[in-house]
Amino acid sequence: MTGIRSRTAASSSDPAEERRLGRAFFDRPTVGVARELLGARLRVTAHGLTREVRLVETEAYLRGDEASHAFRGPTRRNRSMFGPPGSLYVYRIHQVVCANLVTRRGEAVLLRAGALLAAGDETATGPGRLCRALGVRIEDDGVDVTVGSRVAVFARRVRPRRIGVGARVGISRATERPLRFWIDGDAAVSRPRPALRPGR
DNA sequence: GAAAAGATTACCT
DNA sequence: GGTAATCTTTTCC
Repeated sequence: MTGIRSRTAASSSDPAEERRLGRAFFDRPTVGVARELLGARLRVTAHGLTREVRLVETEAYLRGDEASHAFRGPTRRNRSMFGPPGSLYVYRIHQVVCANLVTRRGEAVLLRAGALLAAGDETATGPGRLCRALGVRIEDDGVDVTVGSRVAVFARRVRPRRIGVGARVGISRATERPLRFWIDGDAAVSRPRPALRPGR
């Protein structure tokens, strides 16, 4: 189709190795999903344009987690977090939007950074920039990524050698929990904020 | 209805 | 290192 699409297909999307992640992948404990999404590919098609990233940084938000938007139960904004596993939860913060993948009811994985596959491996660092780079919009809130062609997630082909673990970014409660994960040593992860310091 | 806060980012010193 | 921008949702009175 488009030039970008064919470059993507030629360089990184061997159809023989595409394995789309389905409901069962997301219907598991959230920390495991957050870790296994590292290296997975997220593909978004909007306005006839397809963009794709390899995820390199994620965060888990759990039940009973004071930092989670779902902590006080469903509201208009967070209702997608209570949808089926594999739902997209997109919320607006200041002037940007951020995207999560819902796991089990009321839990989700925030997508913090990814390497853009069709743009010379440029990195989209930060959840707002990641969504902007992919073309994710607030209207994508609630989209089921396990069906349809708008948004799809594909399993990683190789397990990351080392996964960094640290505190989540930008929260004011439950700030110490080691629920942020990144591919340690990956070229796309330049310096993803310090890991949780032992004993502090 | 009013006020505060925010899972961010860009720009400042 | 710190803070302003900027606006929707949530919370409180």
